[in-house]
Amino acid sequence: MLRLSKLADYATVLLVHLGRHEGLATAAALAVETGVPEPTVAKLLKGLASNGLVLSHRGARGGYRLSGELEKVTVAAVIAAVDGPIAITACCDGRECEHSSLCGLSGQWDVVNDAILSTLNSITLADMGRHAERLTRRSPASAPVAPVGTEKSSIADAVS
Amino acid sequence: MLRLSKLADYATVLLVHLGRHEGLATAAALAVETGVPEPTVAKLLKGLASNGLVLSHRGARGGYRLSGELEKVTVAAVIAAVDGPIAITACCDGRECEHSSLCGLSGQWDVVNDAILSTLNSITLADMGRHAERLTRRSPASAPVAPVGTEKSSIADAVS
DNA sequence: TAATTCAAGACTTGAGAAGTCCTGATTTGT
DNA sequence: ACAAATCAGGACTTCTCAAGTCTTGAATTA
Ligand code: SF4
Ligand code: SF4
Repeated sequence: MLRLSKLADYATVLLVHLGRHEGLATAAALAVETGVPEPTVAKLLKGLASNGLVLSHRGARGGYRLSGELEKVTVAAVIAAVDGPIAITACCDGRECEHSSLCGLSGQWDVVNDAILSTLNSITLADMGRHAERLTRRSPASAPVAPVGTEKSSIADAVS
Repeated sequence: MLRLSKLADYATVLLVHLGRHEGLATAAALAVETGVPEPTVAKLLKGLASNGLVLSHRGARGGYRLSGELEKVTVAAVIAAVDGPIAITACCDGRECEHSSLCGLSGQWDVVNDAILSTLNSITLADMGRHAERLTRRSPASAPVAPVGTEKSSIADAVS
């Protein structure tokens, strides 16, 4: 269904909020602040910490903080950290699928996958945090987020 | 995990194969040809038929055929036909999420979603069928997918 | 030493995808 | 008319994996 996992979504939310904190923020505090259930927040932050996206500090007055700048972290990185490599099909990224011999499309999805990856790599957490503002600037790769509007309608009638 | 459903993947495979047939092709024949289990093929084709992507003909010597040209059908249309509207998060496409009040990113994913949508709209089934050939041509039947020129280079270095 | 907070991983739950099957309608050919 | 082929529609079962919870232990602070 081409849906992002909730966990990856929450992770993005958490990181953006983390970026707005001064010093350290505890998992419990972030849970309250974002509305995401606390055990889930804890789980996510642990994972992000071991992936290096956030730094943790234990003990009283401990907590988490971003390891880098919001501007330097791409959405693709967050998703990859939470859910593993981005691969929309079983045959992407060099993996094998039981049908790869017959289906004839084995390598083609990689192109689509790469295109999506490139899009996700062009959007940073800072972009995500910017409210109501259009993302139409520079960055790791000039974002191809231009004239959207006609697509909407084409999908609209494609969906019965 | 940002994964495409197998059903949508199979549908794409089936449609590309259908496009290579002369007249009608039965569900059973396509099943053999593609390696996808027959009941699944039948289910998928029925769905695609009711969405208008393929035309069906009943009775002896019946079967399915494409309703249009491979060049005119985008990957986005296929996915939408099988899995419903493309929305990577719960808050895309105007829907509501229980956390939308606190999370602060409610509208932002729409931008990402639209970017992905635009990418999927720029790739046709004909492109998927072309082996080993790069998709580096014009925009699709409809979508005005802005500067496709910049993506290309960004893809190169985005692919880890 | 006591309180706080993260680390690590096992565990349970649940939703939804994936796949199967049945009954009926339609078309073709004999 | 009859039988065979083939799709239509939907109910149904199965299974995977995301999602969420919990428990124990280690580090840090005061
Ligand atoms: S495109 Fe073919 S090989 Fe790739 S996942 Fe789909 S069926 Fe498997
Ligand atoms: S971004 Fe916020 S509102 Fe949208 S799905 Fe995620 S949590 Fe819900």
